[in-house]
Amino acid sequence: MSQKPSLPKGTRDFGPIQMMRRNFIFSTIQQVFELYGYQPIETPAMETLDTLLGKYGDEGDKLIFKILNSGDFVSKIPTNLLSEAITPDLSRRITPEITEKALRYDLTVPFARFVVQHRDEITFPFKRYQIQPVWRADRPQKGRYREFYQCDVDVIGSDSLQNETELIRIIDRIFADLGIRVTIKINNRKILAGMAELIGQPERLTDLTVALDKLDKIGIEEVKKEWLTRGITEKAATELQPLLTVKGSNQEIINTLQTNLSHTKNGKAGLDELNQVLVLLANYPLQSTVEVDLTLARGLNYYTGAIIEVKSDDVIIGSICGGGRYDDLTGIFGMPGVSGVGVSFGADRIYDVLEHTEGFPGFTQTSTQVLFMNFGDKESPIAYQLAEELRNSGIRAEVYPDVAKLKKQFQYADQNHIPIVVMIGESELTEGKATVRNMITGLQSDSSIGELSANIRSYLLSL
RNA sequence: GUGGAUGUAGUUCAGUCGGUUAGAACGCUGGAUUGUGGUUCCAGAGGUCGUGGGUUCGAGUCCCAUCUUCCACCCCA
Repeated sequence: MSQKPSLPKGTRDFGPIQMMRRNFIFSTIQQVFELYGYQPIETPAMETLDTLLGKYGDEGDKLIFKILNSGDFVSKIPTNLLSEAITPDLSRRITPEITEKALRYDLTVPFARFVVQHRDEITFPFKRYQIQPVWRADRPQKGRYREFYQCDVDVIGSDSLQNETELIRIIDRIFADLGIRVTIKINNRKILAGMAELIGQPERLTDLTVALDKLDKIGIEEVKKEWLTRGITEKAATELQPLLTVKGSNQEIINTLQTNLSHTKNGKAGLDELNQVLVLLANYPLQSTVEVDLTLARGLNYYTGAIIEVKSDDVIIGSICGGGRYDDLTGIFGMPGVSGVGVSFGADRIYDVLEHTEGFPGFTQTSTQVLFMNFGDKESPIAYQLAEELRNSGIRAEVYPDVAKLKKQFQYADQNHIPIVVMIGESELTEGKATVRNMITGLQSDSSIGELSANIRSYLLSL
């Protein structure tokens, strides 16, 4: 081994234990999705660059992994570009010439593309789920990877606020099933638009929200400073401050906003929507806390209504689930007027949370239950035959593949937590019996070969 | 993308002021036990000190570059 192999930055291998744990997360999420009537789809790992560019803002575009064209792509670069001196933005300008595909950045935009392309095969409202990896050229950190799985649920083609309510119930049920305590934060983009309207700067909505999103982190004074640099007047900032620092119950926050914002068109609409979701939600007992959080802005610029984000109560990590309503996502692909709402679960961060809280169940039951020792060519055929017999009755069994020292075979059983070992050696063979060892207690007993299968079955039930 | 830390055996980590043969624990392999694991005892293997350059009589140790991981920004699942 002259050179140690390595992995690209921000990517990981998953061993057997990690995969059992990951599959536990995926199957829990998938089961709840299907319980609410969502249907699975998949899309390719790569999309054309045109599909992805411009959907996530300038910052997002930089984080898209682009795929180099095949063949002699350099010869296709226009000569006037090639002859230019190397300037800082040369690579940016030749990018469109050398790449036309990219790895998907999220599942929502490919879904929008899917809907537009398959509109004549889809019955609306369309409820789908999608569990696949996405890639971002971000700098890795804790809970931040360059390849990670998203688990998306969306319903597209329905304006009803019942969908928002249903998604929050799905979130609550999934985290209850996973045993994770969470707070579900909700807001509405229209309320934020109403604030921009209130201060007479509706065109500054993005500047308003980008800084506002950091409120709990940097405090109101720093937010106001950033607003100033982003072109929001000092007067406006002072006017907004009391609205954003309201403390109290969800209802108290909404009441305060109602007195201040209900005369703005967007503000009133947003408050009505938020209020109705909360009213609908009151019909169901929820395990999680649902909290109105006006600072919830989320960078993705396609949200138009509800904004949802989920945080772990026990582990400090970025959000583990997020989403919202986007009124016209398919519009950019030439299919206007279709409203969608959805959320995305971050499986890798959920894994990190469960690891911290030691919330994973034990997975010993998924491993082998019975191991047959291998004594040699004369003795092993009966072991293989009996193992197959056990498998036919649903018991996970295996035969040690090599004629190794018993010590080594026992170590294998021990390290793989196999609870029962069956030995059929020369002496057992002549007597027509098998020695059965309980690896937990160390006790051994004999069984006739004919009754072995039945004995092991009842034995396993007693463990 | 910006700034800061980090890297020594399979793993977690020692390694003094730059000095001769780089250590420990756990793990691994073999033996004590030729048909018995998890406990115990004994022995052994395993290192281009992330990589590449430089300073020096001499570099794991100092300098530069690069990569990895981690942290803070930016942004986000």
